[in-house]
Amino acid sequence: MSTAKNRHHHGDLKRALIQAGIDLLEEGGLEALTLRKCAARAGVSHAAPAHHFAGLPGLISAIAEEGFAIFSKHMTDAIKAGEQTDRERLRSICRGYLQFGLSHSGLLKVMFGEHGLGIHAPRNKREEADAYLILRSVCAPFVLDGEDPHTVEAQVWSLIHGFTLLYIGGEFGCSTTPIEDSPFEAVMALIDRIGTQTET
Amino acid sequence: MSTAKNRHHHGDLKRALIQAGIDLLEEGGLEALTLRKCAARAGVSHAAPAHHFAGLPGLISAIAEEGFAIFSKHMTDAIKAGEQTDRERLRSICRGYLQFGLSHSGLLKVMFGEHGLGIHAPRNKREEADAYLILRSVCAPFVLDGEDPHTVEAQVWSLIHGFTLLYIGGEFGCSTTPIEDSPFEAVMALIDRIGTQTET
DNA sequence: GATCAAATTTGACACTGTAAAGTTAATCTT
DNA sequence: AAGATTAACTTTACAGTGTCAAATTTGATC
Repeated sequence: MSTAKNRHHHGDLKRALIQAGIDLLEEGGLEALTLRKCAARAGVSHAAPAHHFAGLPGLISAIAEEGFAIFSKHMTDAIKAGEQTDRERLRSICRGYLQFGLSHSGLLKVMFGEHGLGIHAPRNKREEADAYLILRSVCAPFVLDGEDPHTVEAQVWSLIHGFTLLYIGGEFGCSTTPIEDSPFEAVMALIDRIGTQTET
Repeated sequence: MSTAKNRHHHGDLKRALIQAGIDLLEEGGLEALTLRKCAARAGVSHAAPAHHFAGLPGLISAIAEEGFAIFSKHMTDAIKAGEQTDRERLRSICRGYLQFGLSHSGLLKVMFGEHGLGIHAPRNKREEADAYLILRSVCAPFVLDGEDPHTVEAQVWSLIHGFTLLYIGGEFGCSTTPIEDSPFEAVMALIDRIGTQTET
């Protein structure tokens, strides 16, 4: 009696298909992601995936969900690294966001894409590592008195999400050497002003 | 002797194909955009587009280029509306950015997508209406002494681009009634702090 | 009017998603 | 334990897609 859920031929086909899909996605982008190729990589016939996902959109949704899990782990690690002040944690999460985008650009696009469900889709397991809750907790210390928490979240999220996508897309002069670049530092400088009093 | 470049059967097939592509894109998203459907809508055979574009990616690039032209006009109109202060112009361009995204979401995704070429691709005609130059000119008044102009541009662009994509994706509670909503106002409040002195 | 080149069509091929029917293997029932 | 049942997977088939090579049409040129 193994830990795998499926009993027949393949040990855990569903997971194997998701992993094959992620590999194809990161190797050749969304266009290379194909049900038949995933099936071939998993060693099953081309129609097998239909029994585990609702077509290609269904597989993409599952990949996106797995992507959010990886993303959440990435964020959690970025925050846990050493003792940090609230401000440092906010900076760390932004750096982690960009780094995730750089190393998993295909995954990030799928997560927020057409069939990606978005960040608020209910993930069955480990609610405490939910990506949105991480963002929320890191932003919380910078919510001013009487201010809506969503305000800070929207500011931080929009800034780092927009910068990451534009940076990945090469809009800031395609992938200049270090991350510590002027446009990123500009964004971080603005992040640093969030949660401070506006000058009169 | 007409103004059309093409001499044979169709008056201006290239433009007709691009327009058909934009229609398909906004009707059914990127998945509905197909060379054969574009050809059918333009009333030509399925292989005709190959003589005007480098395959589907080529058509998408052309659509993206047309999208940037529409985008630039949208921005220009937003700025020209009435006499505005520099600060009002900055707010207007951000509102225009979001409004364009709301009414042309498919086009916006293609413009910054895989085959979209991005905002810096050389557009042959009307350089003065280039989208990036518009952003640059609106941001210019808020560049502090000795500061890199790219700083302000990166801040403004990242903020409004990220917010627009997240808003379109329904991440802020899918399309709440008016644009003057709390998350958008939060972003605008941060925009209003750009170009002001940081408190000591 | 014959020639020529560009624009478009026709036909074909490989690849894709998808559905229906068939096959295998593990579980259940009695 | 033997047959029935069901889940996992395969096989087969079909419509739609991009793409290529070869006709074919069309407008212009000489």
